Amino acid sequence: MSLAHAVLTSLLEKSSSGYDLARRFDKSIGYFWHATHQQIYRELARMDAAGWLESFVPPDAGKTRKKHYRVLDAGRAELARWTHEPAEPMDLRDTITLKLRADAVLGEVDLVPELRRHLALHQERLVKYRDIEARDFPAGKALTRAQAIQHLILKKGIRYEEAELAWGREMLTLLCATRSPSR
Amino acid sequence: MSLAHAVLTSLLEKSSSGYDLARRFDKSIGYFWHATHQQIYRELARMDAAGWLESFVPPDAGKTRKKHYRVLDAGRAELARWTHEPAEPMDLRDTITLKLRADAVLGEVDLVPELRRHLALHQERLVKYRDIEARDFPAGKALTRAQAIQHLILKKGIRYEEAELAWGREMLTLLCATRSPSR
DNA sequence: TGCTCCATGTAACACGTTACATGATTGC
DNA sequence: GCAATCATGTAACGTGTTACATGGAGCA
Repeated sequence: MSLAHAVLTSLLEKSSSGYDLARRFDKSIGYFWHATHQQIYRELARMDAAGWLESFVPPDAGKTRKKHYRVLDAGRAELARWTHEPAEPMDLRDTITLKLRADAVLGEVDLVPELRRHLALHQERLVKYRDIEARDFPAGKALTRAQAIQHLILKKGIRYEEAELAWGREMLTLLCATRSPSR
Repeated sequence: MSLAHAVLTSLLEKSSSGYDLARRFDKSIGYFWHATHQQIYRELARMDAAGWLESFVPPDAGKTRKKHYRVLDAGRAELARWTHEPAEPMDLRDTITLKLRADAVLGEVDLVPELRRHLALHQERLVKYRDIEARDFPAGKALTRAQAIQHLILKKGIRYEEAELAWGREMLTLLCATRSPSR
């Protein structure tokens, strides 16, 4: 049960509606922790019932069904409690790596196009992360403790994408160099 | 649906029993793609029913219930088909990163012990990967195409663990430097 | 005798995904 | 008027997790 804690964290960073949360989980936050809008609505309903947060109709709602959520003390307490729970490091579950293992064992199945697609996607993400970094953490700016942590988290994402790109290019070189001549 | 393909790949690498598979998914392979024995038995039963693999009682079974699995042509075909299906790159879903975001937004909750635990676990994995590398890919050894791919996959794991350690140490330094004096 | 490991499974439940539904607002 | 976007949800299904069950083999 960690989606709840991801939602709590995200709401504490910026209290908002389920819809807005869902959109954030589909882009910026979503690169670190993905969730669909159905999961988020379900989780919000549960946490509302549990008294971890409260919902209210925001002043700018007009005639829409828009609901706004705010974390309550019980929610903060639960989040703090959870941070001290020991957790296992995640497994990678990387599809492209699994496909390459399949290629190795099946004999050449031509993963070059799929690998290129992945490189392009990682390149795209890297650009986005660097844009966020340039915007939120310009060089020389003094940072609070919280901002310093957030910057280091973003840097983790940047380095991860850089590593993926470097590794993917090496793998691409290997695949092309050992390509059977018939193709 | 990718656990099926992970199992197929693993069985092609070495055809074996459900139990042995489960143990492999709990250690070496498991670092890249984790699964419990219940998942594996369920998946094996499904694939058996689908005609992707066959089960038989191995000669060394004795009086045990041991079953051995071998991938059939239909299974190979399915695996090859799947490798060409476009797939999204995985999201990280990294618990320690989420906890650090929670720390940033809640104010200091003291994640130093949990972070140290993670560093120790990543260090342990790194040692294991390097041992496997030294054993299976000694320097200067000529490699087949399949072995070269497998080596590069292992290197990905090694670099990932190295990056996790380096990042974790930076974060630890930051947390300690900004620790409130009361603690 | 009792303990651990081998070996396979069932059942219940939690979590994630896909498809569908509803209705209001905004922009062309 | 129509399409896209805002905004929230239900339902069905598939995958992953946890708990429990069964029974043989090896060993102290």
